[in-house]
Amino acid sequence: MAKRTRVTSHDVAARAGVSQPTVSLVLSGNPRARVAKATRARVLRAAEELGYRPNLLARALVQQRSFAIGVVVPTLSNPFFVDVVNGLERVAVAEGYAVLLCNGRGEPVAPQVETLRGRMVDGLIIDAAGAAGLPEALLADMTVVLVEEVSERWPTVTSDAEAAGRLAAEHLLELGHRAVAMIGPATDVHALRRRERGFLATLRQAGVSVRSRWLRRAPATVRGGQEAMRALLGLDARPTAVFCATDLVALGALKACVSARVRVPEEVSLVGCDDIEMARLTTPELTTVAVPARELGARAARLLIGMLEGGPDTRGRRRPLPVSLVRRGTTAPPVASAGGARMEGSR
Amino acid sequence: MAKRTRVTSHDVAARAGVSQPTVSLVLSGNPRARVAKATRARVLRAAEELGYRPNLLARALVQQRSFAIGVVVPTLSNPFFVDVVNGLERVAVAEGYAVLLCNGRGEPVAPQVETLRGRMVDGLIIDAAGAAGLPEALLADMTVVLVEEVSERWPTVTSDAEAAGRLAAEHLLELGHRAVAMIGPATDVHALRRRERGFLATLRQAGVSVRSRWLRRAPATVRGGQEAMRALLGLDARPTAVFCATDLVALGALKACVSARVRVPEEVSLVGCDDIEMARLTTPELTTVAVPARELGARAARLLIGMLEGGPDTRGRRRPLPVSLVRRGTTAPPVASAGGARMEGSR
DNA sequence: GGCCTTTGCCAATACGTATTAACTCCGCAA
DNA sequence: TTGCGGAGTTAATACGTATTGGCAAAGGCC
Repeated sequence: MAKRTRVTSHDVAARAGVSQPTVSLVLSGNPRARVAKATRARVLRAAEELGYRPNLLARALVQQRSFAIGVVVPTLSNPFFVDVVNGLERVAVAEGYAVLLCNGRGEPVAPQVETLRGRMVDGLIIDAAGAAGLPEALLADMTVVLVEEVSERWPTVTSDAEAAGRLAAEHLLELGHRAVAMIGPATDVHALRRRERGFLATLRQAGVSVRSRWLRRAPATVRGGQEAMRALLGLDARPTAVFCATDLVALGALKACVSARVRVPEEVSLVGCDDIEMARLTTPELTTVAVPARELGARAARLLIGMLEGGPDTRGRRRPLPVSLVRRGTTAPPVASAGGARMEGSR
Repeated sequence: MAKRTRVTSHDVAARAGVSQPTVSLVLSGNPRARVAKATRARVLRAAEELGYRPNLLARALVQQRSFAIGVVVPTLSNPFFVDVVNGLERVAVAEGYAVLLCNGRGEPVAPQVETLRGRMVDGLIIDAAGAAGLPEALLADMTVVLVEEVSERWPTVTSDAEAAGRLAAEHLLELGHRAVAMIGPATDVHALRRRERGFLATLRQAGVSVRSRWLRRAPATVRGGQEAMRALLGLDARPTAVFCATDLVALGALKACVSARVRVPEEVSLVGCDDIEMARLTTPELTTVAVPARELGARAARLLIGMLEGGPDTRGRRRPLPVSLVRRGTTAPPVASAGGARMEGSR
């Protein structure tokens, strides 16, 4: 029951009959450290026998780096962010970094970021900082990479959000839609704003304008999409197509349509954005714009670790990651007859 | 550009004209510490002015506790575990603990747990340890709480998994199903095994046995459910109802039915388990057994923190959390006519 | 005014590791 | 013999905090 204290490098030293620094040299120092072969073997055996695990906190304290990176996401309830995290963790772990995941859960993350700072994370990856409401001052003299955000101050990793909006618009235009609505972001998430901008700009270039009543704002959740769509369906003049800034929102919108017995895509076409797994699980399947979430995370991790190890010059701006339209079942030409081209959108 | 070194308690001491221990006494020591009012004020002001943040690693090193708890989940791609984490984080943060989330991503978590150990987490919450393939030896002399697992050695927090299976079985029996299949877990996740046991036992008591070909095993993913269901549909003798150990599996099964143009619930009834948000987004909505994921996490956190602070006697076994059947659209009586009682299952 | 208690602060040390400088051997050349 | 250099090890120290014991000053008591 007596919680035996952890075995330290001193214990290993004692057992191997050497001093503690020698243990440190063998186990963590440069492999080119001058230590006799026999000694090294003795130390290794002693460490093995005692089950020695170095105390990473002590190591971080003296080395002034913890080999941990902090990751801040606004929520894990959106599978998109889970994918970003997955991509990012794979890289980080492979490079020998631990990931301290900080889940905003919708609340302000400032205090949690304070904690990360206090735990001496070497760097920070912040996803959708706008949503997190993070004061810049908090990040003073930290190494930071932003995901899906723009910034003069810190390097960023983004997808081509304008193109996402453009692809959605082009798809709807091509199908013949002119009465088009959008459910945009309620908060200041940069990527979502840019999706919106790309969408609206493309429509405008085609001579189609979105009536202000058809431009709604909703939190990026299922419920948000549901309520916004309900509002749209309640108008006397309904759009024939709706672009949602996020797949979750689109799924909510789809749900609202089903509840209201509005047929999708016959009466209303829906386009989402992200291409989360769930998008393929509904009936009909969701037409959406695929955003490479995992790759976004992986790139952010590579960039950050590069900065941490290679110096700050690694921040050569890479171009945004490409996105692509995925035609599925929730889009079709407007006022389609029940027969005809109805299945056109699905493969 | 020169990354100014962090401000330490020594800096604060210098500015306030006191010694470092005094700073420590004021800022972190017992509030009843004997410090003159004026001194305390000076220290607090100096700390404020310098923007002092204590180094939590150093503190952890000397206090031999880090006020961090490690959390291990097999994957974050299953929203169920995200909910558990959400519930758990809320409690932990409120109690002043940081959460170090360790995402298995399907791979063995042992090395990551090593890292958590090395970072001196005060305790560990491990969810679905069986899936994680975690050797017990790794956890020697750690304070651990298991979620959805049974163990003689460590305290556990569970839902009433047998009841979950029983409720599903009773529901299907009540509807009149006799040709019943199940898609069970492929790995050794205890809760899923118990769901299965409860399900099969209840059927057996009612004189219904599940033919071995109708008892399939699949990983707890959408794809797993999809493939298992495809296999079931390929048999010459099809069941009229299928219980899936997990909602994700059920969603995959539903997807497989839709793809195969098998109508749900008319031709096949489906029951899931977990009640994740997604279960309400499909058409028809998924009938399932609700498991209080968030509460599961919250309880685990409370139990662990109680053990950390109050001593090991707090582990008085609480009864498993209750589960409840949620009737929705994927269940109906077998061989139902297109009209009649078809919608009975939905509210 | 001496003695004891209380108050307020600090010197010293510990936590477990990494790193630097120094120290010991030992052989070898001058 | 002295001096020198390199190989192998260790003593000393630092990282930033918390904690213990003690020291000086202030106050209470007779």
